[in-house]
Amino acid sequence: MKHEITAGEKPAEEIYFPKDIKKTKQRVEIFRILSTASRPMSAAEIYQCLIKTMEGTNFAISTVYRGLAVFEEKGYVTKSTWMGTETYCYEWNQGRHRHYAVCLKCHKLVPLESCPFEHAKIHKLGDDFTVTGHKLELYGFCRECKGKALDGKCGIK
Amino acid sequence: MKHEITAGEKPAEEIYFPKDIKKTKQRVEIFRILSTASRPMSAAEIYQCLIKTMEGTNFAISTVYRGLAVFEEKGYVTKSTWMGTETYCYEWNQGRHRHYAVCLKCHKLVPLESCPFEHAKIHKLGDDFTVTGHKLELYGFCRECKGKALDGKCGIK
DNA sequence: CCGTAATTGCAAATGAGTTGCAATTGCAAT
DNA sequence: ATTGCAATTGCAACTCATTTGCAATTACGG
Repeated sequence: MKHEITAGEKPAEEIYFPKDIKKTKQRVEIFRILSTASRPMSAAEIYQCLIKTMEGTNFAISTVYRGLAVFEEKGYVTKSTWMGTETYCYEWNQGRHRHYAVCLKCHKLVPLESCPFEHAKIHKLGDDFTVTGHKLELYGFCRECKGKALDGKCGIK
Repeated sequence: MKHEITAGEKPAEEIYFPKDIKKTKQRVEIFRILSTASRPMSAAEIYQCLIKTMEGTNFAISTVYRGLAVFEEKGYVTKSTWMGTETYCYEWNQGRHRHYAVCLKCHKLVPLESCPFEHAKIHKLGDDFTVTGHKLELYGFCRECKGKALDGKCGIK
């Protein structure tokens, strides 16, 4: 299922449309947009891209939601929210999970290079809870917003 | 502002209505409910408590939202969402921040005893981002829901 | 007790996300 | 290639949490 690997090189791992999901042109577009996106996107953002790409074709936002739900159910997409926003964002799972720092002013997401829990043992909570995953979110201000952090609304005080 | 401390004892730290917020009977009730709650509550849950306590008085859910917004603005309340729910929950800030494990089935929140980052140094992100805080969320299944985890919808796969 | 600004209740609006349904499409079997 | 049928789609109407406009009420300093 992986691309052929040329010795000594580190090819971008190519991502194919999942074989266990029925292919439709709408889903293929959603897949294309999300799997090549460099950051999590909201359904509305994906829809906007879709409209541009598919000019002439009709497209419903509900199709986007339904498609994303299918991808999520099968584990190809992760859906989450971040501090300071009210809408869900969707991210194509590239093998390992990711964490972000989210700017409280402009809501930009800065990916963390590694997961601080990769080798930690917070997964022990006694018998009371079986941990299957975690979500970590740093927040603060990105370089551009720092300094003007006190102007206007920041989503948090 | 703190309660008198009797030697050798560990008194429950008493919480008073913030002096920098205008007192109204509605806000006092919201304060009372939230500051004595053992877990984050949604606006609707707070509203339900309010209705019970204040039988006879009229009460609007919008007042709850507005009150919570005031408390949050001044830093007395933290508002967040957890995986698998769509509504915000509000928590009275008792000095230090808290993290939770959230059950993907029943949505129960189990508080973590300590913050794994208390002494860690993930707060360094180079010059690109100034971290002011973080949010950690473990997810999985609580004791009661484990075992029946595969029945019905779990909010995640 | 009065005056005024802040707060409230109410009802209507918002906005993300969902759903029912009839029309369309994908695709496997012919 | 054509057919048949279940899955998917577009659409419009809906849900539900949260917000907002506004007139009436309340808190609180003078």
